[in-house]
Amino acid sequence: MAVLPKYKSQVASFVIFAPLKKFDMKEVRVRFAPSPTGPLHIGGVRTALYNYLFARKHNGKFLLRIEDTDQTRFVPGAEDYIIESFKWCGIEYDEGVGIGGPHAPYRQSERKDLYKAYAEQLINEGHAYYAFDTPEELDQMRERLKAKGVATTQYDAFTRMEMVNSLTLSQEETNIRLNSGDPYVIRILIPENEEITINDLIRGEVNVHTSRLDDKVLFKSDGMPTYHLANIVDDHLMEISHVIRGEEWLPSAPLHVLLYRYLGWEPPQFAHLPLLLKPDGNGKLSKRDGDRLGFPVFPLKWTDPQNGEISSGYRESGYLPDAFVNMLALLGWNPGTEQEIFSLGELVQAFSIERVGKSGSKFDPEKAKWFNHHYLSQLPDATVAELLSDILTEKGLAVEMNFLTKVAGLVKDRAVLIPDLWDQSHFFFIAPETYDEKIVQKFWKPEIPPILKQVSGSIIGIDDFSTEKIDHSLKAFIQENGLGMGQVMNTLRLVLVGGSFGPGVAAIISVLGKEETQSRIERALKTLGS
RNA sequence: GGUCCGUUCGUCUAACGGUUAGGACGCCAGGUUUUCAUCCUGGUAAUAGGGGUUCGAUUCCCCUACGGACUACCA
Repeated sequence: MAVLPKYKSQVASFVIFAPLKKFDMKEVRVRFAPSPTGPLHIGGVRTALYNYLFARKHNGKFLLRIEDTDQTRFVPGAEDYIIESFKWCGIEYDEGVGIGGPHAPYRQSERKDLYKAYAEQLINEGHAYYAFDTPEELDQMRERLKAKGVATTQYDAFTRMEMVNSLTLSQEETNIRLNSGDPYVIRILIPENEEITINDLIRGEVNVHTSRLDDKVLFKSDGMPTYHLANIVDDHLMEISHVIRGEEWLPSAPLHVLLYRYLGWEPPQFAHLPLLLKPDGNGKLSKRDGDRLGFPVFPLKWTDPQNGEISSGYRESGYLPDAFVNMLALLGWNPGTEQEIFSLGELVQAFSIERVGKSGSKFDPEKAKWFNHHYLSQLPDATVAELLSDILTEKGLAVEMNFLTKVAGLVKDRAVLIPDLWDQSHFFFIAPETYDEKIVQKFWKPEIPPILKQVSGSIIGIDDFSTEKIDHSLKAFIQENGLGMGQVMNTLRLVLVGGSFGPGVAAIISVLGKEETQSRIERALKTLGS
């Protein structure tokens, strides 16, 4: 902090220090706090991404905390899945599960012992109470209210005095129940007749009247806190400055504000992100939509440990992580410029929470493909060759990198997803054994075999076996002999690749080499007749 | 049902009272090309409806409609 020179007046010091105040603010610390109940879907990845971008943009910290307070919903592998998804996307976190940090542990089940004291503090200060109602009794209460035509069947000011809790029981009775080991929960005591205001970074001011809130359970009978308590306690202890989370949390935000107040803590800033919607129709994007519409909903492939059900992932489908992240970032946020290709670093620079939209975004699989095609075609040939090499290895083929790099340069523009690379290039590695029937019908005329033999002969004479030289030579040959361009080129293509696809004929010949080209011509003459 | 949030081309979105309502994806057409793609050029297409406020509303306010989220001892 700069020392204020003595000669500056009071007024001047105010002017100078007012803007500096911003730098004085506490460090930006955000968290992504998933519950390990299954694979993280792309909506979750986007929430994590926005948290990450926000943290980096403000030189803050991004933490990963696992909210596993519901033991019944724990799914093995889910936590690793989240970490691996982050790695694939390039989202790095500074503290959290797997890497530790100053506020470890970062798994709520391992922090179990610390929550109860806060719940008890709330009780002691009259902001919470013990409740002994059984699930059956709760159901009955709701049924009773419904029968009476009451709209909100909640455990609230309207009903709490009819239930079994430390508000309706005497101190003695309560103690007896507590001491005898009766199961109980701890509920917040929502105040009556008060307007709670949340200042949301995305939505502005949101007001909710406490009469609409219910006495949510903070501490469960199994000894674990609920999300509501645990998230407030941990966010405070971990010094979280901004809570950036999905819109589905907006309705419970007033409750959280109340908890901060009762615990005597300063609440963080809130930002509730709009949801990702299904591409067709309406509603939140779900796992089923992917199966139904044929696109991945998850970053990585996931096999359900319970029933073995497989969900496809972007990685396995052949998307590049950069393309995936770029596409996701623009779904609900925009930079205010017309730029739409962003590296992760550029996203960090450009990101601002104010430019996140308010309304839900329908996910568009076509746009995702467009991004991937763009990224793939921008990749250096050598990098594409590596991708190709992995595919070949899987297929039991080994091809030298030099050759692969040439092939990569020719086919990368033609592929949308990584597997397309193979579809566009297989003939470079395996000579065609069959020929497209339609193309044969169309071009394999009696005059063709002698022409091909001549072409084969003329190729021998080319010294510099470059695409340009081959192209010239071929064109010259066609002209000299008064042949049709399409006639010769298409047949040659048929012979070399087995059909009507692929890069330019001259380029293919150049990469294939003299011998292979001639051998393929001979082979076709044998198969299709000379 | 109740509470809260939202609503610009088919989709993602820009325009923070004055624009021929802009861009991108998709789609269509044309061009390049030996095939198929790519690529290039052009085109199609939107302020949910109704009231206000204002000289002027996509923009501010209200109502309606529609959509969504939430409404567990789940997160």
